[in-house]
Formats: sequence, C-alpha cells, structure tokens
Amino acid sequence: MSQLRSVPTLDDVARAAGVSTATVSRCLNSPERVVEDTRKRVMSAVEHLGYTPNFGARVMAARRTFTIGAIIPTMENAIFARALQAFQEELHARGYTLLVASSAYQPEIEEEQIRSLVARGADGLLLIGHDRDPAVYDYLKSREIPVLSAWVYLPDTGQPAVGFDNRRSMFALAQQVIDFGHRRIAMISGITKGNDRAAGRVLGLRDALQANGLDPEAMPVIETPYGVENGADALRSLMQADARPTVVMCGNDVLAVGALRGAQDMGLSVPQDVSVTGFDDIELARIVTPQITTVHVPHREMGRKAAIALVDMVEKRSTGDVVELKSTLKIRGSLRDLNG
Amino acid sequence: MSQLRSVPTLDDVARAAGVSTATVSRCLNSPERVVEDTRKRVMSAVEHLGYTPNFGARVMAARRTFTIGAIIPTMENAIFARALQAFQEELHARGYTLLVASSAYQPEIEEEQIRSLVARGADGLLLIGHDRDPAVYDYLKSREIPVLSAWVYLPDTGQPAVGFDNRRSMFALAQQVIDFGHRRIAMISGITKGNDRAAGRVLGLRDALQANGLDPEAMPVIETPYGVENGADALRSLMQADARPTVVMCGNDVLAVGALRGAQDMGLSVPQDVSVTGFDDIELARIVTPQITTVHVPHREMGRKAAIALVDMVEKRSTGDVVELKSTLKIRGSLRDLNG
DNA sequence: TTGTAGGCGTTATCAC
DNA sequence: GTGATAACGCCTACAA
Repeated sequence: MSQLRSVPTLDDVARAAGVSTATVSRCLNSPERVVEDTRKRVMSAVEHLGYTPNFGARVMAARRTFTIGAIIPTMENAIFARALQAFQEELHARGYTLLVASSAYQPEIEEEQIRSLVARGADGLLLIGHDRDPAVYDYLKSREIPVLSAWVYLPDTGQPAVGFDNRRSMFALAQQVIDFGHRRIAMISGITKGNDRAAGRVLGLRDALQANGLDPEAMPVIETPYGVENGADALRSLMQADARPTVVMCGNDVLAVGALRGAQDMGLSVPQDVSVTGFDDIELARIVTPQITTVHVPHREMGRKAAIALVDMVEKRSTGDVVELKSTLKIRGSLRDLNG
Repeated sequence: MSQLRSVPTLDDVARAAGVSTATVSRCLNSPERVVEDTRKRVMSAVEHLGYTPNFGARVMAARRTFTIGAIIPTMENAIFARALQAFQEELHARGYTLLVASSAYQPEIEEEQIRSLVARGADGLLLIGHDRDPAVYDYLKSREIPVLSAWVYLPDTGQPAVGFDNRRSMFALAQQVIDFGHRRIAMISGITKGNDRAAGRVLGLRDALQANGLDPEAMPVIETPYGVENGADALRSLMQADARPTVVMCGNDVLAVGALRGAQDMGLSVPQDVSVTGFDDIELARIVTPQITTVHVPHREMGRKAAIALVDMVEKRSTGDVVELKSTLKIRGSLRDLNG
C-alpha cells in the first residue's frame, strides 16, 4: 500500500526491468554504454513507474548540482530581468537550473547571498560587476567555484567577464553631446560605492570633458539610488542652480525618465529648455515623450553569452575569458543639437 | 596537503571540537538540545574551519530541500518581478531559497518546468493562476508537493491561492468607465487561452456591459500577446472601424501604454479623441502622458503573503487557504469623463 | 555489457 | 546531554 504512494527509486526501476541499479544509472547518464535491448527495457520501466532521480542523492554521489547561482542587484529593473531571462534560457538548454538572489545593491547582502548559494551547492556563480571585497574571491577560489562577472569589461582585473566598457560607452555618448554644442553638462549618477558600472559611467563623462578642454571638476554630479522619483528630485535641484545646465546626463534610463518627468513638472520642456540622456536603452526609453537618447546595451546577448561562458568554466572547458560586447548610441528626441 | 584544500565536513568539526558528529549536527539544527559549554566549543570549531553543511547530504538525510519553486510567465514584466522580489525576501527570512523558472505563457513549457523543479526537490511550488491540465495537479498531489496559486481569487476551485478577483476588478473599472458616459467600448486583451487572469478580465468587462443594458457580444475585442507594440497595433485596427470606440480598455498596462502610443502615432489625442485604461498599475502607468487609468494590484503584498502561506503549507501548519487581496481603481488622465 | 559494493555527508533513532 | 550507527538514493570504480 504505502509502497504505491511513495516515490520510486533506482532500485524499483532495476527490479522492474530485471537489471542492476548500475545499469539503470548508466541508461540515464551514459546510454551509449548500454546495449539497446536492455536500454529499452529499462527506459520503459522508468516511464511506467514515473521515476525521477532523487536530487539530493544525485548531488551527493556526483558531487555537483547542475545549478548555477546568479546574484543581481534587483529584479525590479527590466535590464536585469531581461538578461536573466536569456541567461536562464541558455542554462536550461544546457541542463542547468538557475538559482537567483538579489542584493539590493548592498555588499553585505550580496556576500550573504553568495555564501548561501555556495552552501546550496551552486556549481558556478554569476555576479554583476567586479567591485567587491577580495575576500569574497578568495573564498570562492578556496571552494573552487567558478565566478563570472557580467555588465563590465575591465580586462586589467583579469577576472572572467562578459560585458561592455561602461566608461568608454559613456565617453562616446558624452562626445556626441559635446559635438552637439553642449558645454554646461550635469550628471545624475547612481550610487557609485560598490558599483563599478555606475562609477565607470561617471569617469567616462569626465574623460570626455577633459578631452574636449572642459573642466571635469566643475561638473555638477548628484549621486542618488536608481529610481524615477530620485531622478526627478535630482533634476529639480540641478535646475535650481545659478548656471543651469543645457543637458543632464543620467546614469541609467530610470533616472533619465525621472529627470524628464521632473523637468516637465517644473514646466520645462525637453529638449528645448534642457536635454536629458540615459543609459541602457530599456523599453521605457522609447515610450516616454520625447524618446530618450541613450546607450543601447545588448542585455539578452549578455545573458546568453554569460551562460555559455559560465557553463564552459564549470565543465572545465575554459578557465574564464574576458568577453567584450559592444554598446551603441541611440540618439533620440530628448537630446537637442544646439548647432542645428 | 589535500586535506587543507578540501571543504570541511561534519567529521572535521566533530574531531576539532572533540565531540561526535551527532552533537555537531544538533548544535546546528536544534541548539537548545545541547549544553551551552559544548555548544560554544563546537560553534567556534565551525567558525574556525569555515564549515558549511553539504547541501546534497543534508537534503538526502532530512528529506527536504528548503527550496521553493516559482514558475512565472515571464520575468520581463515588472509586476512579476516585483511580486517575486517580495516573495523571495519573505522566503529568505524563513530560511528558504527560491528557484525560479519562466514559462513564456506556454503550458507545455510550464509543465516541463514543474517537473524540473520537482525533480530538484522543491518543497513547494508557486504558480500563477489555476488554469492548467488537471493531470499536473494529480502529479503534484502524488508527490505530496504543496502548490499555491497567485494572481487569482476563484474560491470555487478550492485550490489554495493568494490573489485578487480579476473579473470583479475589471467589472469595477468598467462600471466607472460607463458611469463616465462611455458606451462604445472596445477591449484589447492578452491571450486568454491558458490564462485565467486575462480571461477573467474580459468576463468582468462583459458583465459590466450586461449589467448596464449594453450588448456584451457587440463589443470589439482584440486578443494579442502582451507587449507595447501589440497594444499599438491593436489600437490602430480598432480605430479604423466605422464606429470608433470612445474608450479602449486594455488587459494590462503594457498593452495600455502601447495603445496610448498607437493613438498618438495616429495623431489622436488621449483622452480627447479616445480614452485608454490599463490594469496592474505598474510604474509605467504613471510615467507616460497622460497617466493611465488602471486597477492597482498589491503585487508586493501578494508576493509576501504567498511566501507565508506556502511555507505554512510546506511545514504543515496549514493545508492551503484561499486568500483574497483587494485591488483598487486609479482614475487618471487617460480616461475622459464624458459628462464633465 | 552488466553486476557488485563502497562511499558520499547528513540526520535521526536509539542506547547510554 | 551525548555518542554510535543505520539509513537516505545514487554514482562509479572494479570485477566478472
């Protein structure tokens, strides 16, 4: 009776097929090592009993979980959601399952999540950016757990990564802004502490100012957590300065949408009174009016390539490369050409 | 040598603390059953060796994984991301880890994901809606895996759920629209097959027409996958009809934003030429101009309560209740009051 | 090609 | 309060 209700094991299948457990195991894991005839018999027993390998036992015996952990700052930003979706799809195609956690942009939470995923036997880890306590990397190395960073391309670090150059991308956008005749430039950045993507974008903008004979130190920068409201608030305070900027460049599209809204709330029109730029090219950027000039980042491709690279590392086909993806400028209505 | 590099086990801790493995295990799992003195000794050995329990072994011995699986249609819609975030936070607080998968709104993919999560030993499952092959529920019941549905409140099904009444919510919004004097009403719905939330919203609108002496059958309805572009396309085709609707009610905010954009692309102004309504109340709804009239759904609360309810089921403190959350109307600029 | 048997690291049930 | 010890279900040399 109770036998009927309980979940079948390898033993049950073996008995039903009249073979040993080893043969059943082989049928499932390396079918080519079993002759067709017995394999058929075994498989039909598997089918009939509805057998599924016990996860814990498999993990323990094989010493791997076929699980990949990913820790992202937040699920609430579409860019991470989109990349993660592609990451998951690609993992799935390769027989891995995704374990996600979010850190809310807080290093301590991220460390806790890392330990938690490792404790759960993650075979590899995807993290965002490089900027974290080196002890974390030591810990992961001692556990021999491959780590891959996404969202960054900083080859000097030597850490495996699939990403783009935040600094150079922002430089390119800023150069375009300057070419359009803007000189009074302000920035609304995300919090840069512990966030090398945000920091890189600020540096890229400063680089561009410097390269064009403008004073990087003179540029007003407001750092604020990503969020529409925060962008609106920041814009308001920037526009209350004596010398109003002609353009406000934002660390991401969410801030930019907020800035746009903030401007409109003040009765300013974009881009006549002030231009606004973003970063990421989320759907939102094309939905608002005017559409936002931004840097397009290939999020899905990044997710997909990260999955491929990380699985290669886990399966020891690679020790971790540094892959660069290209970002592209999207010049849209929110940026005014002052020459035109 | 190799001993140094390898991950410490219970045995190592036991030896270091001069106790048995059973005592170490107890210290970790039910510390109150161990006297303070030895507990201290054990804990410091744990600390010192950097011991973490082996997940597979623990799962196998305890016969549970402390893992909850969730299958959502897509991570790319902010509503699921937000609810999932809250769900995860609450699970984490209760010592559970979240395993997520997405189905892309396709029943076959969902079934595959369900089996995959079960195979990985999920202690419980969160699904969206009730509408799926009964065989799925039989399967889960035979495995004794608790399932909770979110996003729906349909007490007649008897299935455990934490959600809201999609039909009644849409009815309320439609009543308001009718009270505002609208009579020529059209709808842009998500695909209703296999999606009881979308289907419920269509029914709610039809109910309202009926209740107000209008003909539900006469209402134009376009079904299309959720997406901004699809919303825009659908609006265009609705507005090409002989008798243009005065209001287009959409199955969610993403479609509504698309409809808004579609109208604007046609040179129509909202709400002067046509009103638009949405559903969900995502951030987007307040960012576009005009802001979208919609139904606010407490996504975070739903995620949190679902976590609490599901853990209670897993830990056998409950057999699964049906919890209703309240939605509220948000009347904003995209809906014109024709009486005014 | 197939079977035997040891081991994986915990938890939990007994005695002590 | 603590210590042996038997599962837990699978994988994988090694043997046949």
